[in-house]
Amino acid sequence: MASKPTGVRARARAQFIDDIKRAAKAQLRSVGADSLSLRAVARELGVASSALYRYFPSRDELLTALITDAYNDVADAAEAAVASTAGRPFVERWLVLAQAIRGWALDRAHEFALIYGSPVPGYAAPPETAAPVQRLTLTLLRLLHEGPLEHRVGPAAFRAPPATSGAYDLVRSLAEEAFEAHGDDPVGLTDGVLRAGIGLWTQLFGHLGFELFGQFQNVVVDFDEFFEVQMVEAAERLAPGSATVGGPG
Amino acid sequence: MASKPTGVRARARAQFIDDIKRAAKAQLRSVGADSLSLRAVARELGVASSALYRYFPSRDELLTALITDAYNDVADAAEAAVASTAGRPFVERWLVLAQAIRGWALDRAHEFALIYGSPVPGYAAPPETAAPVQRLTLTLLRLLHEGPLEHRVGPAAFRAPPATSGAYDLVRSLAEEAFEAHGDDPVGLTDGVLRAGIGLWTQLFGHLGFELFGQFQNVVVDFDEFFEVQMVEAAERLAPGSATVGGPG
DNA sequence: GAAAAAGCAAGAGCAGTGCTCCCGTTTCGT
DNA sequence: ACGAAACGGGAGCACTGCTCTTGCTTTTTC
Repeated sequence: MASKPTGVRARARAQFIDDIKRAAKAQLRSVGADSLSLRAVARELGVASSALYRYFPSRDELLTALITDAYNDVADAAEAAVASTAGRPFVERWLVLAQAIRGWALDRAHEFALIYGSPVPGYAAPPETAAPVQRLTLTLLRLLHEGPLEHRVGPAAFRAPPATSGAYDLVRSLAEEAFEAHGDDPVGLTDGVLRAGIGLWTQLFGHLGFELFGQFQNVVVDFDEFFEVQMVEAAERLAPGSATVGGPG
Repeated sequence: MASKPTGVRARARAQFIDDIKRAAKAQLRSVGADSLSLRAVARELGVASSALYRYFPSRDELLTALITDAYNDVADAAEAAVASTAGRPFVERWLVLAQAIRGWALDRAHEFALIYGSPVPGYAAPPETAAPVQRLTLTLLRLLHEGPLEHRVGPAAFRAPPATSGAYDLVRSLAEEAFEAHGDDPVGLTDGVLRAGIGLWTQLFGHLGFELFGQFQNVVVDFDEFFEVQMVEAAERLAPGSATVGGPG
């Protein structure tokens, strides 16, 4: 069962897997996901293409590894953004988080497309990506939990949810489970909070998709300012008056 | 210059172009965009692969034709939805529009991915798609124009925009131009309206992207209800009390 | 109406892809 | 030390987009 990686060969293997992923990411950045060629990666590494199949059973498996790495990267960026703004007003924290994710997306557009664009054909999201995805979701939920919830400044519909049957049951149980695993108190995780959080989330990634995939071409001039205005407006709907980043100051 | 399409051959050509697109769309639906094979289309049509190059100079040109068709399809669905709800409350109209677009997206996921997912590698959105894109944008703007604007029921920040420099200058001028071309009065097209409209739009397509590309897997159970709740909530932020579709009725 | 021009389909062929199999070699666990 | 497992290389299969040449048909021009 538990095979102990004894020495030289295991180390070399891990090193080579890293090299493959590094070369693949470089190629990803220059040509995109569906033009990513195993043979080109092999050439880059000065190795026969068949050799790569000792490390990744197929091209899709290699892509899966890149996807998992990408999820973890963006989750790192998001967690760092939230951690660096502890104690600040909610709208400001949200903006910093959104800008961190956008910065990551702009810097690595092809990796963003890999995980948030259309999945490659006949390719089902592998279950091993579930963990990093949950990291990202949890980052947002924790921000909501520490932010407008504490101050109870949102509109009434946000605090007191209407009857929405069981639409949010699953996401709430997931969130509560994750919160408790981290020792946090999941109190106040109402349907209203979840609705608002998912709304922010979908708007953020919808915006990024539009920006990165060209839907805002010929519509927007200053993408940075445009993004900031949209994100601040979205956040202020939840916590009006909490902060005014671009306002008179 | 103006070549008169003289009879038989021109008709046969148009017919064959339609056949190619039809076969390509069928293949698109079953295997996805980047696995769309010119040779397979040729086989399907019982013709040599080289023959297709008389009609489409490259695979990308064929994809461009499919993209343009897809844009027009979704614009048709959107316009029909808005037209069929004239006079109804804004939130209801928005929900019908959103559900029409979602219905189209679910029915033709690969075509949705083709235009709203990550663009195929090294492929820049061709300028001939600008017109159908504008049709869709205009449909939303006209709905906003006829809806919450008339009743002036939105929150104060929506009616009286704060100073947002020139972030929305370009989209506003585009919208005004399009409105006037249709004989509509572009009055009231404030930054607040544009902000809110783009927010709705990005949230809608962010939601659809998440749903179609698997981000909501293991998070949501009833996708229909979830979508409705999210969209109604988003719209009611602009026109509170305008309608309550899922509420006590 | 005949000749020239243009449109058309087919086939061979090129360079590239993912992937498999088999080969001889190297390293590992025992 | 020995058998087993892991390894890298090369050849090869089926596939892709695309080009070029060859012959045929339709259209245009004189």
